[in-house]
Amino acid sequence: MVMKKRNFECAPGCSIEAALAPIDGKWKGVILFHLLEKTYRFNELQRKLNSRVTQRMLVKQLRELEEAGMVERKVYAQVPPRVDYSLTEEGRSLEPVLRALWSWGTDWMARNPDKQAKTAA
Amino acid sequence: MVMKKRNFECAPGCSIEAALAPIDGKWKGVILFHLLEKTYRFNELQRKLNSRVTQRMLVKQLRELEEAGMVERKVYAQVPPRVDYSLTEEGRSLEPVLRALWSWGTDWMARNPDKQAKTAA
DNA sequence: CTGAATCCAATCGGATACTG
DNA sequence: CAGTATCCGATTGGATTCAG
Repeated sequence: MVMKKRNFECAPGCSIEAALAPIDGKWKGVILFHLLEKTYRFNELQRKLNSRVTQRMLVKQLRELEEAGMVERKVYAQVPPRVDYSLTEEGRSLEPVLRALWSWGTDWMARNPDKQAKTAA
Repeated sequence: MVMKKRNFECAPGCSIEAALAPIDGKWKGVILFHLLEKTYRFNELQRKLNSRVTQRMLVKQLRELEEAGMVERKVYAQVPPRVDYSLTEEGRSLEPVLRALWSWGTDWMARNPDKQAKTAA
């Protein structure tokens, strides 16, 4: 996605856009999905994403999710630092959406085993 | 969303990304949702989107959806031209996802009547 | 370990004008 | 009606380096 700031602006009545907003961005959907399972630290998340995401992007996406109220960021005053990311209640409310996405994606991948080799090699 | 070409490339096992691909783009989700209801002509769709989308973008999104196999484009040899857009079976399989999105978006808008004024004025 | 800062190419997406 | 063509600012997202 990609828009001026899609901070949930939305034409009156356009629920789809509102729902798309928080999961828009290259990694947000996946991040939210993983957080559904448990709280993660920064680089646990990065590993979960198969390290295909750069720090810069992961930080950015997490910040946006935080700002949107979907994710909570808890910083521990330690050295070395530790930051936990977890879903807020709001974020957790996305569960049905994320499950629907996961389900469709799983089926789709089963139907199209060819179109996703790229990273498999 | 927004990526090099996210042609459904996806890390092995990442269903979420696969599912996000077809609905990524500023208007795709909404377009698909509308097509769920019925077949639409080009500018019927544009009106459905409250004319907030430019021709250029609508064309582009539709082309991508077509290429992804989600939407079928039927051209009638007429003057003036007529082009019908409808969901393919593949596209229709997204229905549960779209409904989940719609549902969440509707709830969200009810919870946050403030954050969506922008276009309402 | 969890970032922030900088640089940069590519893409996105709007505005506008034109066409069969 | 359903596009195409062009221009252009804004955003995306990767790579790399630095820091507390």
